[in-house]
Amino acid sequence: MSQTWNQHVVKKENKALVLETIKEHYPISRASIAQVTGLNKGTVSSLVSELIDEKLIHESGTGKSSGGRRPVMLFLNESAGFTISIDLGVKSVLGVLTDLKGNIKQEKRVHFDDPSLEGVLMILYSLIDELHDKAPDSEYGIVGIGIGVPGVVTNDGEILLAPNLGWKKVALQQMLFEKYQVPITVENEANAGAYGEKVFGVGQKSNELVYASISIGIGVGLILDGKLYKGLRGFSGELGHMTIEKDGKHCRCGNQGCWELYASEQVLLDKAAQLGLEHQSIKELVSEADNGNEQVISLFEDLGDYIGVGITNIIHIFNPEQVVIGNSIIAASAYILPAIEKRIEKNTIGFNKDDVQFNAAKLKEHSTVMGIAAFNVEKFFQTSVHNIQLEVN
Amino acid sequence: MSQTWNQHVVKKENKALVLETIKEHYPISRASIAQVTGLNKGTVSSLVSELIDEKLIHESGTGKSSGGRRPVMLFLNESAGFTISIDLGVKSVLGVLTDLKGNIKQEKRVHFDDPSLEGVLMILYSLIDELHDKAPDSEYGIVGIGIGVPGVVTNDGEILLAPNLGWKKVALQQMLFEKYQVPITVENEANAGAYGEKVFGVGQKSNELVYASISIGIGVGLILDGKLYKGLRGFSGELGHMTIEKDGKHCRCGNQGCWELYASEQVLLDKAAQLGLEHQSIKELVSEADNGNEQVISLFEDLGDYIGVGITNIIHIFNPEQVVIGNSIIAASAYILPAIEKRIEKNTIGFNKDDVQFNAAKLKEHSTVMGIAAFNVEKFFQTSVHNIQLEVN
DNA sequence: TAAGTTTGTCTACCGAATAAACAAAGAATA
DNA sequence: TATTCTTTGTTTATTCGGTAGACAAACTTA
Repeated sequence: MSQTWNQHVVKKENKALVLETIKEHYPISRASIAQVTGLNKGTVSSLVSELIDEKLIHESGTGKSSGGRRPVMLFLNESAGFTISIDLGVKSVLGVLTDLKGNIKQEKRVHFDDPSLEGVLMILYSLIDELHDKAPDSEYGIVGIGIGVPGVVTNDGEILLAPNLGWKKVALQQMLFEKYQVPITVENEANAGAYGEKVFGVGQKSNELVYASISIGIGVGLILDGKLYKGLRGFSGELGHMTIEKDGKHCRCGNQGCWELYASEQVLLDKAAQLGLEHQSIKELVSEADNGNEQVISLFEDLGDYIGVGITNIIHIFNPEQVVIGNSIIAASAYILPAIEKRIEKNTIGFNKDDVQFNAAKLKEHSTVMGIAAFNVEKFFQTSVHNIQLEVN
Repeated sequence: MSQTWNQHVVKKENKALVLETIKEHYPISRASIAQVTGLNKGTVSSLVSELIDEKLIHESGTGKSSGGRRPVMLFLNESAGFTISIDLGVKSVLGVLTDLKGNIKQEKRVHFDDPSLEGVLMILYSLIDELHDKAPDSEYGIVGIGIGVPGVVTNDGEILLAPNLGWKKVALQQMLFEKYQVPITVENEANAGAYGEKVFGVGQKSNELVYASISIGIGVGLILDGKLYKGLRGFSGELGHMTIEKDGKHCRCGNQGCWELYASEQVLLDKAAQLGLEHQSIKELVSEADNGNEQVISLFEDLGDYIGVGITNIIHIFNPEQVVIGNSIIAASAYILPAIEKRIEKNTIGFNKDDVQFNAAKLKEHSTVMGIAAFNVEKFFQTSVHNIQLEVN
């Protein structure tokens, strides 16, 4: 059943609206907030004074007059709290400390060879502790810890399977909450990446955005109607296991002809090895291509073509405003993007093609970690406004 | 910018909530509504009396006592208005007159051979007029006219392309509004079918439902988060043109290896013709299979297998709660469903497979028309409550 | 210096939800 | 049958948040 509405809800929503307006437009005066939101000046004044009491915003100096009294400018108090946001990869962990605006205050990457749960947990804990210690003193302290994970994550933050780490059934969210007692987010890395590009990256103006994270495998994050879409249990976006060759190669997932068997970094590395370029990273292969190695350039083009087949499907399925490619593959953007675009141009239905933008991730290796930061910040502001509501009662 | 909240909005939302509760649970007393919604008894009484004044609901007799005063039962006034809802097919039009609960009061199917715009418009107009004339007298009269169309429809109800009718750029919504001056809905038939199954059919309990309309071509309607998902411009769900064979057959859409080139009714009919069974309808082929024609049974199984490939993709992409197969193909359910299920069972990833239900459309050839009826009714109740809100001001 | 403008606060008022009192109508029990 | 208890639905007083408009403060412009 839908919720009931009363004046408390009205106040909560309006307060969230004022806070949101300040977040988006600061520095901004009370008068401007009233104009932008449509709320009465008095209402804005009263809500603003509560937000100031709660240290979520602050006044700072006056703005320019436009023919009358000079406005008092309001600012988001972006240092009222900090988030610890982590991108757990297959070979390294990237951790950042951000403020409430998403500014990175500290950043650290730790490489590892042994992906065993015990070892990685040790690294995670010490990374979190280190970022925790480096956080400046603040009103609300660490407001959330979040991790993007290369695997299947349930809606309650349990990792069901992370194939490239060899993990199964790890209740990471619960473990972290018991240890740190702050709100925890555990999310699939592609979902987080999609949200990162939506909030901080190339998709800030798009409400319909599909983010394809292409690395060893392929995962896809869906922003539909401005929100992350997760499906019934959180397992949406398994487009890496979308069949693009009906009786194609057998995948370890049980399906045949999966997209990621033709269009992932792994394929590229395998094919390069066949050319005698063994144990090369994608960056080294890009150097090869830069040096004019036609065979490698051709590998990139083939890969781009296969990626384009999947992207074409995505455009047909979702009619998105934007398709974004992210993760390690973008190191080779210069070679694969033209091939992808060629395939899209040739194969996509005109109606769907006309409005879609195709881009590489703006945040590059920070897409996931910034998405996690966005989740953390969003959760904080939501519960923050909500709790104040409860105190009032 | 998000909307501002005040007491008028609160009242509107609560009134909608009360109406919705009556719609779902009638006959129901004021006291029960208060309990179900959490609203105060007095609030419910006041909102109910307004709804009675507006003839949207009515009292009718008393219910059983549970140890005290007998409750006055409230009913949705389902005859306060009627909808004209139409499914425009490639060879026939199905039109129904429904009340506000979705009960079919009149039904008529008109077959046609010439799909030219002029001819079909004539049929449409006379069908609408006939249903209009048969509508009983009521408070609100015809509250909406809607049409499901086998083609690409924009968010403003313009048909950009209906390949199997040979139509291009038909501003049908505008034309109908100018002629009838009531709210008009024009929607893709698969989208409408999805909504029909969601509201009246097999998907009433599912908020994440994918409906595959399989006929001459394939279209897909997406119910995500309980709502119809249409993408940026309304062109989502073109899964008929999802590549499942990378270098497969060329499609007239410009893409290659499209799902509908392997899994549609058209394919079945073509293959049957190669077996010497020319000019047979799908129902005749089912009879052949019933009579033990092994070749035809095998055709159905092959078709089911190909459909299953696409359904597997759908389950991986969306993690839906339910996948529903509809349109003319379900005449052959007995033969294709087992083959589809076999493919799903074999190829779908366990996490995604575990919770998904796979069904044939419950409403059969009425999925689309009932979806259109649901759109019509929903629009009426929305604008109804909203207008009353304006009058109060 | 005076008039006009913009900002932000304050006050009176309004409207909607709520709690509680109350009346109506029935059930249960002695 | 009379009394008490229950449930339903209405009415009344209260609370709370938003709004309009008055007002003072602070600035610009002429």
